[in-house]
Amino acid sequence: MKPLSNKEIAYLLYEISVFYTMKDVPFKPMAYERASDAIESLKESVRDIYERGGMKALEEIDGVGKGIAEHLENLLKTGRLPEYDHLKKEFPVEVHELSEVPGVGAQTIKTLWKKLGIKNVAELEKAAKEGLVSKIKGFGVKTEQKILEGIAFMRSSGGRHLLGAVLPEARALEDTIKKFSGVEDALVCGSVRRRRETIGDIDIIAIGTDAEKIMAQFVALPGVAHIYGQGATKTNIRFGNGIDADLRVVPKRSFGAAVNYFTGSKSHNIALREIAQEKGWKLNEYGLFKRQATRPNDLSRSVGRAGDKRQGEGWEFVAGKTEKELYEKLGLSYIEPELREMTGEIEAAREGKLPALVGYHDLKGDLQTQTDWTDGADSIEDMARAAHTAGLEYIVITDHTRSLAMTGGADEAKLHRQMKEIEKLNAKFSQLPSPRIQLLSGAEVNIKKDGSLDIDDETLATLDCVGAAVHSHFTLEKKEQTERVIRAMKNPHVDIIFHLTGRLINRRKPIELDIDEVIATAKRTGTVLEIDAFPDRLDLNDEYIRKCVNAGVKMSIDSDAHSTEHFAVLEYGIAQARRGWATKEDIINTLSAHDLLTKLKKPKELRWK
DNA sequence: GCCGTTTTCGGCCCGACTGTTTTCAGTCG
Repeated sequence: MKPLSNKEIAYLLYEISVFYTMKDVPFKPMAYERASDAIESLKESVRDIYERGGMKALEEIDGVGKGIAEHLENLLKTGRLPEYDHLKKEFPVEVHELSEVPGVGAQTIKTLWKKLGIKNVAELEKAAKEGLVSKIKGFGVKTEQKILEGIAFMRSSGGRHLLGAVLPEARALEDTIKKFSGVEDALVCGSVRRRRETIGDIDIIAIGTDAEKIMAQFVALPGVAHIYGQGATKTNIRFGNGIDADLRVVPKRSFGAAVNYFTGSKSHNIALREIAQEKGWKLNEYGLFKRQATRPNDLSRSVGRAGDKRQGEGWEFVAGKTEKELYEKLGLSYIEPELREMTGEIEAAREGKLPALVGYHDLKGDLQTQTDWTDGADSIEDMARAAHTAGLEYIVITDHTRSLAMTGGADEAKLHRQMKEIEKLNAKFSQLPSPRIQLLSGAEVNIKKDGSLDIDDETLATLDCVGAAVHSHFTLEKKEQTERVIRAMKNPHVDIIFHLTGRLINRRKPIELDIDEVIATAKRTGTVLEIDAFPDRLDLNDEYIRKCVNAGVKMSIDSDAHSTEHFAVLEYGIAQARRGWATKEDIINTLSAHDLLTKLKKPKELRWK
């Protein structure tokens, strides 16, 4: 039996939470949901945690106490969760797919089950089309229509978009909104601002005085395909390209609080609110508030339709204009958006131990680029010029090697010819005022099934910088795959392992590796692990980067450029490195060409001491 | 069910929007 992943375990707990909501059991749903969230964001597998420290270690997981720890133990030992089975028997409904329909939550699922016996989306769609849903008390024609639209939308998009696809759109949208009449400032928040690998939707906060006028301009944008909701301060739309966007308008003094709230992550926000609460304060998207001395009770919960509430009645505004002052008032140092994932950033901020993250302008070189010598689109010279325009001082030319026949991979002779060409170009550039760019020779050497390389050591020794990568046999068993990669790392001429796991986000799974053993070998041999910045690779992921940082293993951030436009993707690699808590010192291509070459001339195992 | 600088009881993040119904429940982020 395949062991359950954290995601699957988290999902079971989430379903239990929904079941208890359906049963109207108080507080248990929240407890299960919190445990579910915590487990989903764990970096270590529940199984490993249990094997490492038993029940005690399980109970140390946020939101997991004695009860849920026992469930987990049961699940790990028997593969079953009696409480879940029991609840599922009572409500034999597909919570997973039903709750993915926008607008359908626990209470709706319960009502649909009780009144119409609906168990899944197909039955819901049928019932809605027959007009049965609108006949239920509390439901109407609009709700029924919304459910049908929700099902259609769910099918049309599904899944998350790559950061690389969304970020340019988000920036363009931000610029457009900044130019709206009545808008003073705007900022993209949400998972885009945290630079997650994949993005659900675009969240934008704007400061403005006439919110309704701003919303009217927003929904009138070209490309708007659907309006989910339009209110006085919050509007939610979908563009024709399948990307959803939320716009929220707030007063100027609340900009920082709103930006913080809508940047997330959700669990980070909850932690901040709890810190505020501990101090007897209140944190929401309008600011940080403390109770007014003369008004002991919270009067802000006045009745009336949403939007009529008078914010802050009985509460005194403490902070909210900037995020920095919010964190400061809460006794924390400022936390960069890329770190707000509840992986220890709150504790580090409290103790002033947050890392100085590698900056978006810190890269001086790019150690993986392909040219028209193999499967790249442009010449070495054009790539050099483009790299210079992108602000780089040097690039390594790393065309594919011979086993990759489909790319016209280079053999030893071709590599030697290319080295001559690089020399010639360097001589030419040194005569010109521009571009000031240095070319280094290299290769993306293929790691064969047994871990040997497809270029001889003599040739590798003459190259400035050698990367090796897996391009085949992606499905080897973990042990064999790990040994294969480790053998390549032990080659004294292999400076870097490119895109270690070979994953393609949403398309190809990562190869199976014992990551701790790989990282330990990288440390011992002085092999650098690359963060491939291409949007569908982002390989290493943030978790592995953090492991490298902690182990003192050096990394590079490379574009994997196959054309002159691709140097722009370096930004995504830097974002990924920041999400993995990497500093400038962890990334070797923040060094100058001279310093890097000096390092590369030393024996591998002594280089990074 | 979880949790503790009000720690073994008694709380549990917070607000906007929609639909449906006259004061609120449900969903979402």
